[in-house]
Amino acid sequence: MRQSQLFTKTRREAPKDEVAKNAQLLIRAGYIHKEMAGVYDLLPLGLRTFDKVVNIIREEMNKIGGVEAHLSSIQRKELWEQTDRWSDENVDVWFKSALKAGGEVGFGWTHEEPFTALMREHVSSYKDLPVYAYQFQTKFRNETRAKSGLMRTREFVMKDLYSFSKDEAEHQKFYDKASDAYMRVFERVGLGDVTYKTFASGGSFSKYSHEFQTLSDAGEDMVHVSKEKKIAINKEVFNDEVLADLGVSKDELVEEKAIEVGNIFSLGTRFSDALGLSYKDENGESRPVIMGCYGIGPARVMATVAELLSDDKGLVWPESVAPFRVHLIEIPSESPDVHNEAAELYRELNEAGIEVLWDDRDARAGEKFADSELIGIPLRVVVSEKTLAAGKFECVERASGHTSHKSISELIGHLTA
RNA sequence: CGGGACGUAGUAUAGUGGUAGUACACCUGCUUUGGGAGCAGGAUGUCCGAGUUCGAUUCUCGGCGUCCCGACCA
Repeated sequence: MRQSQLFTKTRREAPKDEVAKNAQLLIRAGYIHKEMAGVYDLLPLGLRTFDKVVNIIREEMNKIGGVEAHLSSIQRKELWEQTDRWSDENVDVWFKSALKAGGEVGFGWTHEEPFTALMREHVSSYKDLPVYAYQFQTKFRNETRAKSGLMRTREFVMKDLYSFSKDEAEHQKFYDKASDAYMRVFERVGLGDVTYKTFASGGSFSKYSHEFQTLSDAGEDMVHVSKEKKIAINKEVFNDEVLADLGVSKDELVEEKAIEVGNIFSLGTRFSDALGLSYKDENGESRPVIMGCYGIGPARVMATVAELLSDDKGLVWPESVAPFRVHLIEIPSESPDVHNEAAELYRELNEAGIEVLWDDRDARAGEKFADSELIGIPLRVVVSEKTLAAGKFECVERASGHTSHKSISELIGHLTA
């Protein structure tokens, strides 16, 4: 993409109403725009990074047998009354609205009910199970206090997967696979080293649920973590019983703040009982389906990467989620050769399937470099009179600052290796 | 939802009961061209409503909005 066509502008200063580093950087670099408290737009750069996170999650969900669907946001009141999750006393995050035709609807803040109800039409035999269905879908939550930039918002996309299994053993097998898939997601987006599978409260159908907590001072949660054993315990369930279950002692754990980037939960028959989702086993006996749910918010993941992998100059994206792989910087020159050379390099990189943001704007070098560092694309390639004379482009890695000089073929070889 | 802070231009900030200032961004021109460059000129603003007052951006009340702490977060 040509940067002259990118309608977003960078800013030197963060808006004063954003304190969270993730929002400050993402707004300054033109990735997101704030509509109101807890409601953000994704701008072109932000959408590209968001989509990369989404695709990584999608690939990992597909690998473990996930099948993607997309359910509606508008929810029937009657369905949620069956699980006792319609009233504002029980669920305080509902956005609700009256239908002009009569009746009332809610805007989905999660999707256990509709997914479970849907499966009643498609699951009737043990032969139909297991089912692992997921979606990337917008959730609406009427939070009393949105905060921390993209960390807690009122509208956000969530990948929510629901597992439908015949029995506990089958459920547990998938639950563990999903857990592994989650860790792979966080590794791929660059958070693997600081993200811990964390024991958290389980609810009525299992002793524990698991959160994936990324250690960060920007986090809302407190966890007790063993970096050596690569496990953590949420403060809310930190007690002797948990310590005994996990075989760890208090001495090996340190308390740290963390961002919850994912959560997996065994639901047992809570929803299948309430909504009547059952199947016939081999003997013709009716049995309730065992369920689990598995959530990740891609925008929160994006914000967490921004929060952790940035420096005083701006964002530093890992290649896996960067909006582009190469930021091609053309230093304006009176000679048309520089522009022509940049255009040629842009063409060849695109042809090689490499995503390039070409800064073809009529701006000074200093401004372009500063913008480039703020935007955080992994590799900066400079075309100028200097590089033209040298016959090689200047290549600077955003993360390390490592500089090298490469010809077109060397550069493409390096990027496609 | 409880507590606190705040609301001045696109952004960040001064300031005042009597003509609202600066920086960046923006527009025009010239200069400049490897680290947010310079000069000259220009356009743009007091969240909304009521009250006090000769006069309110400033004071008072109400509303709306934003942030922070807490509560909440299957």
